Amino acid sequence: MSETIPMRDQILSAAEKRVRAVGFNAVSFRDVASDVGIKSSSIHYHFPQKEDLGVHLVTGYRERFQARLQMIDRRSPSPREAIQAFILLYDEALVIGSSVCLCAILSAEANSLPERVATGIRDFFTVNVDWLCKVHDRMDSTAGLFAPLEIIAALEGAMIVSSAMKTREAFDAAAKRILATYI
Amino acid sequence: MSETIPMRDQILSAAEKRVRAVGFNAVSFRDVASDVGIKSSSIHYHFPQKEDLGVHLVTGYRERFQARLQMIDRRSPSPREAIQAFILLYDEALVIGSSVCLCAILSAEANSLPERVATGIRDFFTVNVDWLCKVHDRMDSTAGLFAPLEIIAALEGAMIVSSAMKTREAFDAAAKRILATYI
DNA sequence: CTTTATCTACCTATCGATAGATAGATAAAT
DNA sequence: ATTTATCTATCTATCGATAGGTAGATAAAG
Repeated sequence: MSETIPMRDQILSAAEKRVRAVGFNAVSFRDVASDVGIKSSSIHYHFPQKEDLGVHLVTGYRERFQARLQMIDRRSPSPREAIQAFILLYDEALVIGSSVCLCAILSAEANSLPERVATGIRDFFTVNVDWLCKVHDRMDSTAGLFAPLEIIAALEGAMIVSSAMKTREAFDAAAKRILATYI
Repeated sequence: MSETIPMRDQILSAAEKRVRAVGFNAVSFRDVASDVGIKSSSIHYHFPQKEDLGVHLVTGYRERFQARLQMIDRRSPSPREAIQAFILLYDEALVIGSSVCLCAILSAEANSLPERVATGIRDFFTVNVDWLCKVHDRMDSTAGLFAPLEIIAALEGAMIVSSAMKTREAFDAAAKRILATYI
């Protein structure tokens, strides 16, 4: 019994892949439609406007990320282990030369995105910041640590440069440096 | 006697402003043309294709950046002073919420850009890496320092996150941390 | 006369989006 | 059980807007 994946989910998944590769503005309904084997007009049935698609992409991404963060918490890791797992989440999103974290590319485009999409990006970052804050709260001292937003900026920048330069060098260096500050 | 700025330069300058705000894909010939008060078709006289405009934007940006780096060298700064000046160059490019380094936004879009533009971005980064290497060559020890590409990734990421989140927090943190590694 | 720089006018391709038709599933009414 | 109505998900066809790009006229400068 092979489960039939709902078209709506197929669309979201195809769109995310494309957006992560080339950005929101460079993706068209027709691109996504042909990926999943329907017509572009059918996408409007599920997502009336491109903005709606963008909003669902970014909120879905945030929710899945949030779930992964909770999974990390459930393992009751040390702060160092938590950060290590956090970095691994970003690492998974990086495919050199073709894909970065959805919110890395969207935040670079932020000023040309529909407002609700831009808001969704900030929400994603806020979730990350809050989680990192809670990790830091469990530490005796936060001296020398990267600030939460600083960690995110370092990882996002490392992803973008790694993808553009087609080498993991920048990402690996950032990951190592962040982790090194935890005892 | 007010100097008449050549139209070609006006076009480049207007285009750069727009690209830095919203990205390459989100900028049209008509946008740029209306900025400088001509018709979009006239831009094709100076830059036959959009790719040509992009190439000149990125090479011009690199050349000006390179010149600024040489100006820094002429002041014979200490490594720490050199890095400080380097960070200031990036700082100048950051206008919260509306503008980042041209190559920050272009590298995020890299996979959807004409090839010669993507190459130009890598050239820009290479110039930066080479210059940073020379600075590090003058140091007794490079232990603990950010690697050249790591510095660039940190600054680019900090710019993008700062612009998207509408706060300098990430950029200032990155600048401080990089500088702190120099004695 | 040629070159330079711009214009008007237009082209083709594509964009996001809408309208209307259709086929199949579901459900309620008779 | 049959009919009627509604819902779901897609299609075809088309819209107006805009994209990048081209052709040819024009006017000024050398």
